[in-house]
Amino acid sequence: MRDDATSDLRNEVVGRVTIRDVALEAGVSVATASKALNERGRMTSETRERVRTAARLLGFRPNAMARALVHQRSFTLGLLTSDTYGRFTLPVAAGLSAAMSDRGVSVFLCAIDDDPERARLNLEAMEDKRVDGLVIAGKRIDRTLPLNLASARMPVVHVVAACPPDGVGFVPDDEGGAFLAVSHLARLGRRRIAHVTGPRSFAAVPLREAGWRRALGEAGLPPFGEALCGEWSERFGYETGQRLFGAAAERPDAVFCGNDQIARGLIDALAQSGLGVPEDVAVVGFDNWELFAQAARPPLTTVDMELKDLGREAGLTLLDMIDGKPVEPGLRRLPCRLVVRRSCGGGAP
Amino acid sequence: MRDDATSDLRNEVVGRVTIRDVALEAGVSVATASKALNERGRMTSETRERVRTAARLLGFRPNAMARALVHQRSFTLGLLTSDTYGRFTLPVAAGLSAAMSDRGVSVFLCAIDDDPERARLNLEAMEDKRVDGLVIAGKRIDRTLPLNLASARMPVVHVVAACPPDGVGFVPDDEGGAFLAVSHLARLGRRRIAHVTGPRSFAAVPLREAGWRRALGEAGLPPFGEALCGEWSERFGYETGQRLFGAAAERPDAVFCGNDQIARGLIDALAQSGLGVPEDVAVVGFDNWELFAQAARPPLTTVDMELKDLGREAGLTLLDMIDGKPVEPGLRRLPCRLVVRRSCGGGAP
DNA sequence: CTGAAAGCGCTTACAG
DNA sequence: CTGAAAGCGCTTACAG
Repeated sequence: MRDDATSDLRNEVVGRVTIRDVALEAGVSVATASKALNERGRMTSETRERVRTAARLLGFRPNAMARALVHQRSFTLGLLTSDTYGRFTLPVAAGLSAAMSDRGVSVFLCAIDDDPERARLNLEAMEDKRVDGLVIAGKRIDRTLPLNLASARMPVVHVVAACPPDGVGFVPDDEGGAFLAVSHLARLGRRRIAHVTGPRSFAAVPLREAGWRRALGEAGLPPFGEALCGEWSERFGYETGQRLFGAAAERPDAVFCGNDQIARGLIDALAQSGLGVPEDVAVVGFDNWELFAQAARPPLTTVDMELKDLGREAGLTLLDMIDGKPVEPGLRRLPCRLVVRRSCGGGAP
Repeated sequence: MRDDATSDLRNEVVGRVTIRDVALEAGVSVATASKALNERGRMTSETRERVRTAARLLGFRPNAMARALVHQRSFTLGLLTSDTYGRFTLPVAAGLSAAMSDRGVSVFLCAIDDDPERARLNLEAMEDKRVDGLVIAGKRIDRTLPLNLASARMPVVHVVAACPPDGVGFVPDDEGGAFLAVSHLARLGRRRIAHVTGPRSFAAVPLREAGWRRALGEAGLPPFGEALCGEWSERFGYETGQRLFGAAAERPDAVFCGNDQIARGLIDALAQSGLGVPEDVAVVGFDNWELFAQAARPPLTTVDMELKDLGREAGLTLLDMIDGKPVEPGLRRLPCRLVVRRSCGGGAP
């Protein structure tokens, strides 16, 4: 029992050191301690040093909530996301979290599974916690979350989600990414470049198609047929591969796929048809979903949407808005990056 | 400019309603307003109702940081995770976040990429923000994060990560999950059940192997050779499949794979060898990583680690610890669930 | 240069 | 039943 009492006491004393303790230890007032620690106001460097030493000695860490109360700024953000599967959100969240923690701001994760009730609950929690701003992250550039932001009295940015006309949004440049991929294929000498992609109901689909067409146009090549739209699945890639290369008619010598799963399925179909990748057909994907792209045989050249960058940029812009800096409303389309692997030849690693 | 002034003013007035505003509106003191809103103390129901009405009218939301200051409790948790890829962490985080938000607690996401410096930074941020507790989430049950928790003056739980002997940890029951899978195969009449799995350096590997052996023992079956350890990759599954079924020697009639990627590769090898799944060989995976398991042909029976449950249970236990309830130290192995699909036959969906 | 006072928004004994 | 006062931990004018 003696032990218990002692450790309780110790917790009491050393557990939560306040600025009062520091002031006491340094023999100054709380006000002076505060100023010394925050490098404001003038004072003897001797006093300042004495306070610093006391703070270090006691392991003082200022209570962020108390500061927030006086500064009317919590250095805290809310991330509301509908993507529980996490394929898109996690890189966004990681990029955001890393960039923010470097600036002393922390981010609350709110997983709302497309559930309006949960969304409302979390939004209220964020308001109660007085976050300085909100980032709304989805998994499609053309869908809003089931969230009523109208009442939100704080800056908001959208990432990989639909964004109101007067809002600030960040999405990957799908058209540009597709252009990169297809230009690369053309540069490698491919002439009959097909496009196999997801459902047209996704806004990304016509955008990637447009990039495909523009790259072909600039290379002086005709599109190889129409874009073949289906599902975002390996199965659709596989079946389309069979159709595309099973027929005796003219075959593509390259396929730009709307995502990595389709590319993966298509490669499987090519293997079954005895066609070599990249010798006979070059294949490029979209997403750079590592475990798909790396596991493909051969490893897949694909477009990376740079989701971490998206998260970071969104966060930095949100910080600007919070600081009252002027920020243009509108959608930012951030550049994608082509990751060259072996599936398109050209001496790739 | 008039507009600007007006809206500024409005922001000032309506933007941040405080309990003072509510009290004023209701014609009572701040203390009474507080008690009315928190259902404490006795007072005329008329007064209470008046305060409530005022609060509703003004859209009052109490400032959680101010309350935290007086209650010495922030209703806030920190989630420190090293798994930026997110395959394991995101379900854990989603389960945690959902369970916590139902109880009014919010969770800070801290992505530390196995970077000790970033880890320290985030840990300090969590201390400064006075979170009530910490959940440490990794991607392997046998690895700690590069984190010095010794100085952390708050309750901590570990999820899918190594846990100090006196700590509280949550991991999936790998042995039990393997047992489920292999028992299922045995019940289906399979007699020669092999095990192809990842590197022995992962603690999960011997555990899953033990489950395989126990299930075989209970079914009165001998193990089919030794467990074949390699990598967690499709390629290893593919190559091992070729070796296992290429030889003319006795072949397994079922394979329990250490993860879904291995299973996927193995199924590909079987297809190439002209062997049918599940007719000739039943295959079971581990992870229930939807996009691998569903895309397999046929869809893969596999073990789900119930990571969301893990996140929820860890959070609830952490809440208990925060509330000072007695919590046994030690590792909890939470049950896995067998997800039956077509790859093992037996009339599965 | 240093400190007393007021205040950020809320709650909780304690008087009245 | 209701309110004045003190306090949670910090900061910021403002005096001295």
